[in-house]
Amino acid sequence: MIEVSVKALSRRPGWSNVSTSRSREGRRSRAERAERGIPEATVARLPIYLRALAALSEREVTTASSEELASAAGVNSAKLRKDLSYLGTYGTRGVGYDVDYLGYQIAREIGLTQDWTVVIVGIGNLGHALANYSGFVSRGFRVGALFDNDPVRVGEVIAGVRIHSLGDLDRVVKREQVSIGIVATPSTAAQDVCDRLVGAGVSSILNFAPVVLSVPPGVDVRKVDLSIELQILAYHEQRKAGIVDHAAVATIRPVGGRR
Amino acid sequence: MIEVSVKALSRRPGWSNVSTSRSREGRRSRAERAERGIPEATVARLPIYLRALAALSEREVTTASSEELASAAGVNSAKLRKDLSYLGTYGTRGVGYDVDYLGYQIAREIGLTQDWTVVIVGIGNLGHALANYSGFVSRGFRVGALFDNDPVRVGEVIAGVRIHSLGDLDRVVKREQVSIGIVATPSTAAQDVCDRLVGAGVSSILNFAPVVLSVPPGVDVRKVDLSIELQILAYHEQRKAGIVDHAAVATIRPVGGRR
DNA sequence: CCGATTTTGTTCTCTCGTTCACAAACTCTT
DNA sequence: AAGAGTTTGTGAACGAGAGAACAAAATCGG
Repeated sequence: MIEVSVKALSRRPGWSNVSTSRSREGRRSRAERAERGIPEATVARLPIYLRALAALSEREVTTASSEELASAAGVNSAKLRKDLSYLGTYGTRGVGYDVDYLGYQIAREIGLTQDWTVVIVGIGNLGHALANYSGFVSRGFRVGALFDNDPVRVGEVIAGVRIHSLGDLDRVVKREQVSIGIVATPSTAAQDVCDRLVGAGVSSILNFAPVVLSVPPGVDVRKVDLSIELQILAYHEQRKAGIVDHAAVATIRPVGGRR
Repeated sequence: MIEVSVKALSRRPGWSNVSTSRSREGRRSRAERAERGIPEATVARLPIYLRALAALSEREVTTASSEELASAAGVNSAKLRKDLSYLGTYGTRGVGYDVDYLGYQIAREIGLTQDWTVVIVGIGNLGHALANYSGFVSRGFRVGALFDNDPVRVGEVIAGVRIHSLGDLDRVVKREQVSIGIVATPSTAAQDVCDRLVGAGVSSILNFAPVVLSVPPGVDVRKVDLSIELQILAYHEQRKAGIVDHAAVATIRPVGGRR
């Protein structure tokens, strides 16, 4: 599916040219670009590029063009080149990008060259699945501790990590230098857990509970909501199906839906 | 946290005014707007509004202003009003929105007034969690069937739904009129599973596997990638921490990361 | 060393999304 | 009935992101 030019594969490019072109400096230095910050849309795509690069690296591909990379990542090549240009000039004109070098640069930009300790709060079905998810560990995220309300589960060990009681949260988070918290509790408990996490010093939260968390400024929250994703699909599915059923307006169903 | 005016609560607004203002018609009719389609960014927020409305309805709040709704949904009120204006004019100036009425209109627009049957493929930790997720059922999504590769698991029943073998996929999907498929397999199997789903007539896919799925035109894919969410948080966390460690560039780690 | 070829980095344009600000429409009070 | 007070719906300004297109920089073959 992904075509890699034979020329590129048969050659081991040095980086000297890249280095010189960097030392010559374009209009803005890499440091200056970083200061301005990378556009949010680009940040969201960098992990995808990283994954594509890792896949290529595993196949022992050493060089890839923007076209090849873009197709592997599912974006168009102009967008990919522009995204990468925010990080610096890591490609070589007429050649392409060195897979490992570019991969390292992206990893460093995202902050994956250091380790991050995360905690997961709420070890229900989802929390359990998250604790076992190998994708975290493989990207430099260490699960430092698990927390649950239920006294029966406290002490249990999942994927080598012990479940603590919520009362221990503050102490453990501070001891383990946790910076990212994952909330996988029922929605009723989510805000309280969030407050505890923030109180203990966590400044980034990944929220799986279907509620809007309010946090003080300086704290980042990202939300993953399975039900919302399905609803978005349903909207498009309905449009594909064609005509809207206007007659159905007569049968009103309460907002709460079925509980 | 959410203030609801006493005036609004003590009154039961009729919709006659809304109806008249709708029958008078603005520049574009509701049907014309729908034809043009609702902006993608707005579609993504409608389920959030719906959730906020459901919460208000449960507290027996009958009317809410754009300000109140917006704060419950975590957006600003101008954006909320503009979003709602794409659906039609369902509010009353000087009063606000009738909670149940607006809720129904949004639900209808998204397509939640009809039932959707989904199937989940890959019953590992995550698939198991998804099968048990009550958020689906409460919003009109019915889990029609589960599928897994592992012969040992076939026949097992989770949350009242039986696990089928992958060989049955085509038959069951066609029989149950499934329109949405959830892929929760390891990444190696994802594309194959996706192809089978599409082949059986599924035209919307929610993908949890960390790969870029390629699908024929007309098929929608949405991706939920836990690792990517964490990486985005890590980027911002790093920026908050302040200075980039330029010295660390010396110690190069391969792209593939730890496996 | 030179011209042909490849491919990046960047500029320009266009589209999409957000926010502001205010007229229009409604309620309430007197 | 009229004026004061609310709150919506939307036009207009602004900003961010996507894509096309191309000059600049590298390689390659002779």
